[in-house]
Amino acid sequence: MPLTKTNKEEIIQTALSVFRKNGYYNTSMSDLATACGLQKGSFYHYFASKEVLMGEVLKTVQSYLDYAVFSIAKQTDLAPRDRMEKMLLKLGKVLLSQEGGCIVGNTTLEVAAQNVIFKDTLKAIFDSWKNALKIIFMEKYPEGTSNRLAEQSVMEFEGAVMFSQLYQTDQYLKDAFVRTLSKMK
Amino acid sequence: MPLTKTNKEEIIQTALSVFRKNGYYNTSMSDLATACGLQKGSFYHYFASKEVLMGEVLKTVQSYLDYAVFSIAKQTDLAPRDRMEKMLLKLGKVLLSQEGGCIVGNTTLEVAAQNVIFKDTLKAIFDSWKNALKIIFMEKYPEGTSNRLAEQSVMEFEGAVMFSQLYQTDQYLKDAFVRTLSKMK
DNA sequence: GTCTATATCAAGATAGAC
DNA sequence: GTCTATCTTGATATAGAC
Repeated sequence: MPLTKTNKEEIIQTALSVFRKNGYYNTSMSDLATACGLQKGSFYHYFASKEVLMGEVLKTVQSYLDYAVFSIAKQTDLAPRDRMEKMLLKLGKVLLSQEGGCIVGNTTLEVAAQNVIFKDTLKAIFDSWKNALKIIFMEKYPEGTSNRLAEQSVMEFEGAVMFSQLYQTDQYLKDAFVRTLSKMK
Repeated sequence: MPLTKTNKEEIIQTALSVFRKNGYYNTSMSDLATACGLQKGSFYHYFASKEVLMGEVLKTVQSYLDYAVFSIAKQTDLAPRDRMEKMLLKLGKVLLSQEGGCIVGNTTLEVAAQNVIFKDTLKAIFDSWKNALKIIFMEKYPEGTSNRLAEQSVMEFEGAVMFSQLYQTDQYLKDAFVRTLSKMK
């Protein structure tokens, strides 16, 4: 039996998946502790509060997306269309292969509208997302057009994730990907 | 001083605006009672539980949208493009002129994904929404195309509402309306 | 129909033993 | 680092007086 059951990184990953599935307010510290195989009391050894934890979860999501997804937009060794496809496929894996849809969109609608705490991180994530798409679109379109196409794509994805959740099918999101990719044809 | 301070309809309207702004889980019965000018105890005279109340709120939203917005799609005295414009303007008033965005989308992401209770109503609302758009698109496009355009429009609206909320500007939603309307040009 | 008072429970959070 | 025990608060909900 090890002295240490878990660590911050592991907890953040577990918390991410619980928050994504159940939402912020509908997840209790007790839920999180259980999901991590800890007692509630032990949980506070790692995070001072639910708010602090969610803040770190969102920061982790931000780092991961920047590092593993949005960075693809700058891989100029790939043709623009291939870059777009690669990035969308990666994004799809992040958004599709897990229960609960998109933590960024979920949290935006649940918390950000009335609460300032997480707003900056959420905005920054969407800004990076938009910017990554814009970079690729600019290989084919002028800046203004690229910017609008990028914004449109992100909004379409979020709408599609919502529908995919509600109707329990990936089809809406897949279609949204195809539509975005077709703009690079 | 009147014996009766309020009534079910009034409470539903107030609850709608509180739920839209603060979300379902983040709204307490106490919040709702206060917003209605009632004591918590009095509130239960009208609704047995928060869940029942939210159910009725969503049903009311559904009725209102059917009656006041989606019905416009069938006003064949108007030219298709004018019908579309009229419907979108009305929808814009419903979605824009109030704090908290779209209660249908908010509730879908917050509650419907993990909870079956409100899912049927939310689905029915989105189905009617999609269908209203489809009816108008079919004046110009074949059925399959109309269906896809309608789905796309709804998803785009929801994405745009999310952005409008986060960035505190109506522009995203306005742009989405323009894009949809332009498909009827 | 509205009020005050209260029961019950779960949530966030802390203290201190091991 | 983890546990149990506990504090405090706020939430849902009910009872009964007016």
